[in-house]
Amino acid sequence: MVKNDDFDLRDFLPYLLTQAAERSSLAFQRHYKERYGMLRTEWRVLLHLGRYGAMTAKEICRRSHIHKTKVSRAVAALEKKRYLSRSVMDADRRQELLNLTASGDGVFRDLYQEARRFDEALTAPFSDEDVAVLRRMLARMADLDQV
Amino acid sequence: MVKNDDFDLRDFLPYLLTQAAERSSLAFQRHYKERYGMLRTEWRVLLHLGRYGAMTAKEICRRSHIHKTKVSRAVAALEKKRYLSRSVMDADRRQELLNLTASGDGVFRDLYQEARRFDEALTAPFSDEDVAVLRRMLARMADLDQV
DNA sequence: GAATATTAGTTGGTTTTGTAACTAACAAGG
DNA sequence: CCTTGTTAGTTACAAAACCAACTAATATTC
Repeated sequence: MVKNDDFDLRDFLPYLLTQAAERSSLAFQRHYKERYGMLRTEWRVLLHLGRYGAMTAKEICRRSHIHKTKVSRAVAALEKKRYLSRSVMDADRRQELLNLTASGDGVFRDLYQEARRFDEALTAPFSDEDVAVLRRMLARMADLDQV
Repeated sequence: MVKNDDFDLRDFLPYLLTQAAERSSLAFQRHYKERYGMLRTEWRVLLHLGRYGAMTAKEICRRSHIHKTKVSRAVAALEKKRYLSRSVMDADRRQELLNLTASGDGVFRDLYQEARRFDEALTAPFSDEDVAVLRRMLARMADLDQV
């Protein structure tokens, strides 16, 4: 077995990323799960609509990289909770424009504030420069620059 | 809706972390999935055993933060593939020491090399200093220092 | 040392995800 | 127009994850 080696498992980036992502996502989940009974995908869809305005499911998929079946189910769940409404688009009746309701927007505002606080708490132990480096690298690895 | 705001969704750390983690994990999965038909948890368990030597399922849980039911099923699958063997411990017959077989160790060595290459490719676009900052911050956020 | 509590690991049932096939609407070529 | 192909979104079924209850062994307490 390879044991006396300089490359430790704990340095493996996919491993580190997964651990950090799971830990932070799990910690944040109490806000949308406990308070609003939402699933993670629902929260992410709500966040996109609240932050960037009405759009189609397709557009949410493109921006978030969430698969269309997951988005479809999240939209159905959010509709059932009356957090969003759909309106078929005239130009192309296959597409539906998704809009947050007043209630959905209220939830978004609450969670958005929580998200800001959460992010601040997460980055508090580090210097501004280091946090900037982190965000830049993560964005590049996530290939989000394209959006 | 809050739109003219300086806090962009794409800067939200749990979001960035999840995207980067999913993307890198998905990219690496072809190595263990296509070549050995393994699931991610199986790969992670194999990696722990190969890198740090024989240990109990409990110990794997503690180090990896994977839930015991997932570890239990991964161990069963790895045993079925004859990549590991179990031996009940004398001191406490509830515990089983998990050992990679020669075959399992071969798979580990192959994947471990791939992991090193993969990590190098991931970090190639960045400076050594930035990569060091990234790893340090991720380790801290993942709370892996404790292991 | 018998009763109770705790721990390592497994199993069963439910929820969630992933994959592929599907419907309905549009587009292009003839 | 009318086949053929493509696209937005949904649904059905299978795979995997989650949670709670379980078994068997050990520890504790009286």
